[in-house]
Amino acid sequence: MVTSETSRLRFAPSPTGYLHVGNARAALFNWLEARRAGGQMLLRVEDTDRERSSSELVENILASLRWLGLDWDGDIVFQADNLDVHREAALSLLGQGRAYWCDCTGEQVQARAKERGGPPGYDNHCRERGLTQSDGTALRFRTPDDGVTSFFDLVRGEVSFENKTIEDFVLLRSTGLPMFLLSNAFDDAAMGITHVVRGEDHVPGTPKYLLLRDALGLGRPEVFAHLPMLVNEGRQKLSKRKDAVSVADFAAQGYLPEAMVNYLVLLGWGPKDGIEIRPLAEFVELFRLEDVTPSPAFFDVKKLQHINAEYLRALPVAEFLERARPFLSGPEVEAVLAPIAALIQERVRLLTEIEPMVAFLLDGPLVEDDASWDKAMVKGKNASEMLDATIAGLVDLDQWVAEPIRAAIEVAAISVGLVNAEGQAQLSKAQGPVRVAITGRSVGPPLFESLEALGQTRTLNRLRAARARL
RNA sequence: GCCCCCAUCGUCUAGCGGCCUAGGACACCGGCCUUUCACGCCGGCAGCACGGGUUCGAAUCCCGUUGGGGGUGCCA
Repeated sequence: MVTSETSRLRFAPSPTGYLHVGNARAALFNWLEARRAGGQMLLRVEDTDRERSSSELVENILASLRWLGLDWDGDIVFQADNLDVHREAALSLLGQGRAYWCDCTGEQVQARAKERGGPPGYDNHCRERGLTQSDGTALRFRTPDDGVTSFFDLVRGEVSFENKTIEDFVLLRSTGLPMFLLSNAFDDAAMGITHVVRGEDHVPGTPKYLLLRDALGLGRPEVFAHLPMLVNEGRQKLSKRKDAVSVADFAAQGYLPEAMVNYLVLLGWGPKDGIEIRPLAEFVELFRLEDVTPSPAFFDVKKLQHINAEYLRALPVAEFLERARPFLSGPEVEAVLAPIAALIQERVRLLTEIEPMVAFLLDGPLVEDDASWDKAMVKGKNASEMLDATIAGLVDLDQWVAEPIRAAIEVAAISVGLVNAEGQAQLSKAQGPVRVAITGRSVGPPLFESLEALGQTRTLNRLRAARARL
């Protein structure tokens, strides 16, 4: 057994699915505590379910962890490598009378439970039958008939279970392969894990874990911390099947890893000073497992988006472009984005929103938004006059930069009567038809800078095309 | 059914017996700024599930009720 004076934590994902935000949060809380305490953050892949595990999923999980910036110490432990050791440990229990062979099938167990009308679950049917190993026999752990198993949980305090309510669970499947609880409990001990930090769904399994470790003479971890579940709108545990929660998907949607991590820290915990958006290093300083709240938290994409937008805006422009690049369809998009990147940066929440916002600067069919056209060109006042005046004002403009363009449009607005009581141009109204003619939409980056970026020829072409359509 | 857990604004949280007339953030609603949008600024709406205790004093401690969740696999 590994012994250590420093704390040792682990994230132990099962590669039976991609890494979802709930897993990521568990990994993060382990990581925060390990880094805060100067302990070890270990990674163990729980691949004892050969049927459902796959190397692609292992890769997905590792890639997501790397993307999040959650590093780990030492080599990754693959549980499948230790299966023989786990099996031997389980078999050693046989001699002590702490385990026995059982030949009941799942159907039989269920049928008997239904028949007696009692609670579902195993009824200790084979406990005293003295079966020997044969085809179809599974090894079950004999749980005590009395007494209490309890443990201290940093999040929930003292939690205890009456042993008589704990069923005789399976240690080895009839195929001889170890079950989760066996491998999990054994490897935690083997790796010298001091802090078991995982989801609340593991609470009911904890007494079994403890009973098993006691029987195996493996000692107990110092503390447990069962984190509150992450739930959906229906307040149900997040499900990979029903909820869109893959970390890789969030990455693909244009979320920044630092924003995702920052948001995740806030689920089930909060800094006392109320400052929610801050560098990871500060969270490492402030985070305490004992301050984690015990109640479930709703994963709110709206807030995630807000935090992402904050991080996006805080980026130096050069880095913003750097981060945007993988989300642009080609170098030509980057070329048109670069000059107005600062203007785009404060208008997007996701990296995937960038390209649609600069698409009007590219050649090709303009995306026409009917509602925008209707609003500016049909319902808006003086649209055709405004377009005519704008064309007239811009056609001979010598300096094609924002300020002279603004001045010309201002003159055009005044000429068609779009003025306020003081006779000043009402640019907010005047820019409507021009914007829609140029970009096809009623919202977008600042107009004059957009025209400058588009160039005189293309601006005039689009204005004339729109005018012709009226 | 049985076991376990949970309960502060719509949401995430601060609060750990007096500092609470319950604070912040997101969302939402007004307003300001303004070339649209966005940003920013100002303001608003909105919460201690309920009932009993304990205490001079309870969002904070205890009990119960109600409500919600998790587990109950030869999945992890």
